[in-house]
Amino acid sequence: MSDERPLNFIEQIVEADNASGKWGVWEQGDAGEGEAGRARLGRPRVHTRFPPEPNGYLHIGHAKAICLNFGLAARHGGKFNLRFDDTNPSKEEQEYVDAIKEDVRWLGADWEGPHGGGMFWASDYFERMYQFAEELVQKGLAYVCELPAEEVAKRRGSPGVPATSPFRDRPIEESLRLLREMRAGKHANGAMTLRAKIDLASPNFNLRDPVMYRIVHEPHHNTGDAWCIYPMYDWAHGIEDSIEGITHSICTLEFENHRPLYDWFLDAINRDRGPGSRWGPRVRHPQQIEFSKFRPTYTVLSKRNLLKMVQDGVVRGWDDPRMPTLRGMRRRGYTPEAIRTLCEEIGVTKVEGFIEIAKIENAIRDHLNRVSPRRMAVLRPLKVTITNWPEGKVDWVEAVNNPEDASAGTRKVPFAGTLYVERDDFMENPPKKFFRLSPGAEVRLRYAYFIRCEGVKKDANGEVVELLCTHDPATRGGDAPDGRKVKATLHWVSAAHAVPIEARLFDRLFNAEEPGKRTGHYMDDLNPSSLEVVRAQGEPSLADAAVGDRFQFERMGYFCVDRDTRPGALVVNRTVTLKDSWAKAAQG
RNA sequence: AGGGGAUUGGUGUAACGGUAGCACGACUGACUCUGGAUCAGUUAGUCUAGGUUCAAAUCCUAGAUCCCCUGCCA
Repeated sequence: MSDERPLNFIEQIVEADNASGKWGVWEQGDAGEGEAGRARLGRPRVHTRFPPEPNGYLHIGHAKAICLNFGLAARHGGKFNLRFDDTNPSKEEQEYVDAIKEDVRWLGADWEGPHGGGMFWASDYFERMYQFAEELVQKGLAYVCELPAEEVAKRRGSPGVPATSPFRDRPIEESLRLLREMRAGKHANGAMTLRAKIDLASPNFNLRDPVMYRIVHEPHHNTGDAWCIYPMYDWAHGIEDSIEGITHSICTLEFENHRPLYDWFLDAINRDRGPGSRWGPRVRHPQQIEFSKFRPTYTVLSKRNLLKMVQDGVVRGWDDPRMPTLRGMRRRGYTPEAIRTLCEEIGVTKVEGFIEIAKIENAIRDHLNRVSPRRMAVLRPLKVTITNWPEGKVDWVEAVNNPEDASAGTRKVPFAGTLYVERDDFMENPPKKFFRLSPGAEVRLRYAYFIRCEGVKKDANGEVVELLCTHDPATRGGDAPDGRKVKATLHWVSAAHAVPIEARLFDRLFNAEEPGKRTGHYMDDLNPSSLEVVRAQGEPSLADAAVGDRFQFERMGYFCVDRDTRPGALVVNRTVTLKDSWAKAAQG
């Protein structure tokens, strides 16, 4: 565990709460079953949740929230809930529910495991929310307003100018009757709303008598046609947290202005509640805490923008490996471990900044370097003929599977008279410090032989199409008995044994750190060449690679076998390149 | 104009009145059968101006800049 890491401000709050006993301790019946439940008994309660609205796919920004909430529960022996905030039937779909569950589980936030509190729906609480609403009406804290939406907007007021509603002081009985009629379906969409009676003059517009219920005659993916009024976020969310016993209700910065509302609603419910009260006992009042979102450079994250990219065909779908969605990143080859580490490393604060792509790439490289089996594959093949190689001879040389992990073992790779090497590894007129192949130069072919370039063949256009090289038989295995050194080691593939591979090479989707910053239109910053597909050639062991397998193609980067793979037609995605100090030097 | 937040190297993040540290990046060098990895090192920071204090990133005052807020979205 990373106990060395300093606590972020939310962890500090949790620690302080645990020390003060603010949320009590886990008790029998609350702690849960099994070993985890017994371990929880008597410990301070820490109960978090991830509350997505099922109206889109999860992206890297959500990963931060998931890791934060789940991590908090896990580290303190508490619980983590997955809760679908399905309060708006006109935007939400079952399709997203399944996708979200899959992604959350993939990330490792198991709501059913030892730290899981379970899976819930906001719609599970619709009846209770409604009862609370009637209670608020009866307490004189809410009223039915018959202003049409446009009229409410007009009467919203401005800083310094209060809002107005002619229905604010209507009799309680009238509001109650109308609320019941609303529920019974006697009124059309938009005819009226239930509003909280808070403060029409508040400088915080969220407090200017916010809508609690609106009429929506539309079937709900969970409750069907049981309801035609649906609760607004601010009214619903605190109740959901309260019912589930959430202790720390963590959300992003834009909800900071809503916190007074979160508190007001729970306080309103609790007004006059307590022992002997006609309303019943007090309800729990969790603490809302806000943190800043994960904002990577060179991408967009909003649902609307991502959706448009899918619809416009800019990408090939929600799981396009260039997408910042969790399914996109998964298809690209990102590991949940790397994403979790990344979320740990970027920290949790209220500062709105950018996370550099380099930081994200570092996380995945670091993990993949440790676990990925190495293979040789030539992305842009250039034919090499070993002129002094015995006709028909095949030499199987031994290659290390992972220099970072001795237990990964070795494998045999065939070497023969016709090979492919990387086109970029040859230059006819090399600049200084180019250590690779050029006329007269000697290099090592990894795990095999030293070869020397003795000549080139060109096509009609003058382009080099083949290298004629000699090998030194004494260097088999890659070392020269006479002690002479070479400055470069190249990857290679035997042409006769090569497995054809479609390799998809990705670049960032946008050319600007903050897409749309300059022109206001993020599509203006689209990178036209974010995808390059090449016909690569791989070593024969790649023939039985399965979808999802990850490899490091030596010197080229980390690759993941794509689901488009068919028998005999391997397709791989480049997750990320290796760091390449030569490419940098050659550029600059 | 009103309300709510934020401000520490290029980026992210610590330091909670007492040595401004860590990570990513960049740059050197060493090593290397991946120009990868690894190792060693360098670079560079407290938004501004006052004040309190033996001592201020931290406390006080004033200002600057940026973000959020006038959906029957979440």
